[in-house]
Amino acid sequence: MSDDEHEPKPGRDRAQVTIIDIARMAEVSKKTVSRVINESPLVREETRKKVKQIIAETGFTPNPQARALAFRRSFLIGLVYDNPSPQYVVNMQRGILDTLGDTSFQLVLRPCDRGEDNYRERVRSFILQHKPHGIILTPSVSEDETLAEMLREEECDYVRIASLELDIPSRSIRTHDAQGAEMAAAHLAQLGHKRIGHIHGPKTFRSAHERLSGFKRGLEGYGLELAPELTVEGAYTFDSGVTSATRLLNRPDRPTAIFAGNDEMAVGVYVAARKAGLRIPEDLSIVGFDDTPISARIWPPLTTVRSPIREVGRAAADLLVKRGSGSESITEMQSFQLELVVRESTKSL
Amino acid sequence: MSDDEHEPKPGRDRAQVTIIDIARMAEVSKKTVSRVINESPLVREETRKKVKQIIAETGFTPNPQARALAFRRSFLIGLVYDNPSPQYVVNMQRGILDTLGDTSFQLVLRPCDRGEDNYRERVRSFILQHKPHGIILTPSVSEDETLAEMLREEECDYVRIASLELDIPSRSIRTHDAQGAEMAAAHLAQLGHKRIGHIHGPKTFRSAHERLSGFKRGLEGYGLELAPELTVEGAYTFDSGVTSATRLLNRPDRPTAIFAGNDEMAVGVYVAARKAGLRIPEDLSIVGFDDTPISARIWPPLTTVRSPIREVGRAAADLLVKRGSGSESITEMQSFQLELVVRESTKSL
DNA sequence: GGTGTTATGACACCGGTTACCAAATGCAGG
DNA sequence: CCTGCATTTGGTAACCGGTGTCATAACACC
Repeated sequence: MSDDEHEPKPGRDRAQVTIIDIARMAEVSKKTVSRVINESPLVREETRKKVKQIIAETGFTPNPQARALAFRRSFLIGLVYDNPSPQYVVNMQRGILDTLGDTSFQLVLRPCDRGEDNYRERVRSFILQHKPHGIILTPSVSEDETLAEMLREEECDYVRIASLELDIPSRSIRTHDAQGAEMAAAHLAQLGHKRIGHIHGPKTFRSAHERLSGFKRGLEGYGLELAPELTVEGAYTFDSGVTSATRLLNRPDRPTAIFAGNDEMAVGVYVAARKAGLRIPEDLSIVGFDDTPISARIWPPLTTVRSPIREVGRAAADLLVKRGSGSESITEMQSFQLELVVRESTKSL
Repeated sequence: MSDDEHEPKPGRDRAQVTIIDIARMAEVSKKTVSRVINESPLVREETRKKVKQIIAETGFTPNPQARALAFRRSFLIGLVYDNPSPQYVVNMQRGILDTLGDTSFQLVLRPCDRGEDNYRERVRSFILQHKPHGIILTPSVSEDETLAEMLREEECDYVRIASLELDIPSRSIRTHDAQGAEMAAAHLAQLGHKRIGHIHGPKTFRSAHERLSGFKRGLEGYGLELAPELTVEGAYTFDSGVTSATRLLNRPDRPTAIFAGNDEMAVGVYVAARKAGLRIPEDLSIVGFDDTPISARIWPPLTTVRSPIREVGRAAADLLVKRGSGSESITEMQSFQLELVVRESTKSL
């Protein structure tokens, strides 16, 4: 081993470029390269430029595993969700991936079932094992304060996605669900509907509360009230939509319009209406919530409230990736407006 | 620094249990513990038991980052997809996660667009950076032999999900698309339909070919033939379904049944039929493919071919996780049957 | 007792990071 | 102009928590 030159090992070992190679090429120490990578201010401008150029030339990217080990924190972003709607999940993923893009962060999925009570432990073991850079909590899971506290305890950064009116003390992305429901109410009231039914989501979902109260407020703005007997609880699922709507439509004083807490249930209302021999929208107007793809594909196309899920995902990931530049204790909050998409499932009386 | 004993740092540093602690407790070397963890046969049964017990008692889990660094391979499983159907993606994810479950493997998403030609480079850079344990390729991407070759070059383990008739030389999970289409044909033929239309997917998708040829074969089994003028190409999207179906239904000799290459397009056929004033299934029978959730939610519920996507995902992940037990060169193949789900969109003439 | 297995441990290493220290530089005061 | 002190900068070693290689101890067999 007299010659010091690095012998290009035959085949196989595609010389992984390391920080040491970069250091040698830039004629500095590996420590300096490390400083450049981590944007430390303790590097002379000239040196920094030189190193950056070599990095660009070689296409070097620091090994995430090694950094993760040294930092005691990986470059994974966990998405924790317990959401009955696959469409929601996909859009959220898309949004997050939009932001993560070509950064070295990776999105990992942590679906869970709030039903089983050890779900928090499973999230914890994920954190303990993988030390993710941060975690995104989607609605329903995001309302679990116990979980949030656990995350703080484990010193895991997180962003919560929740509806605007929920009073949570940490960084979050909000959607103004109540306002969306209010718009739905106004729309139906303006069309002249008086007897209006509402199928809301399960009481354990914060969004269900907000959509309900927003809707009620909206009606009141037009001097209408939401009759208790026309307000039923669904499960945010298609089947529950069918069942609940059937109940409403079988009443002698059946409503002329129904606002469903999400599209999934709204589609169930379609089926119940068909079975009851009612035409949409002539005999029954229907409004949904979420603007999932199905709402545009069904006949007639569904009037619904659009939630900018993808944008929300983008913003949430952004908060995590940019973390560290500001102080940890800041409880940032960013909120998104909803939008009423009027299609053909609603009609004036 | 005279005292050698590890001072339990005050608070904060929740003593991470390491392999060294385990070694000390079991009175063996860390290497032996490592052997136990990796199920090396070179450990005496007695020793193994002792170590395993200590591991169980302490709830120790080896640090994935450190292992990744030492192994030069991480515990990430990449899912590479370019699929127009979100439903497909979600089901696939579910299946994979079913298998990954509580193993220390994580699923990371690599959506891509085969359209842009640097998509292979983006996959490569993912591999180079993160050295995933393995990669799962879903249909369409899985047909890209160039990509597969690149993966082999980079020595990245992978499993391809593809239709049965595709001739690929590597490990794969197959779905018998042609057979599914054959069943759809048989079903329509048995109902007495003679003039049957088919909207197939884009020619760049292997599945489109197979579904087409299977369907043709199925009809021939009943002495029928697929009229070329009733065979049109769609894009596997809802809109293309509407357009293509409209074209078919405007013909003077319009078909009495249409087989769409996927559910997304089948739903488009519904809309075209409605606009043409046709009743389903009285005036037009419709069969789809994939059994996505929408097929059961639309009215009338769609007869379709069920593809066990979730099971496929499970199996694919299984192959990757279990890798290493067998020889690398084995080209395993596992195939799944499809199933015809008869609902209410088809009726005898 | 020599030989061949099998089980175990010492030690270097994976590719980064931090801690600590030495050297270089800048600047004010004598 | 030189000295002393604060401020940058870069080098070295140790470490993050595991794994590979290889030598050696323990043990069976002939």
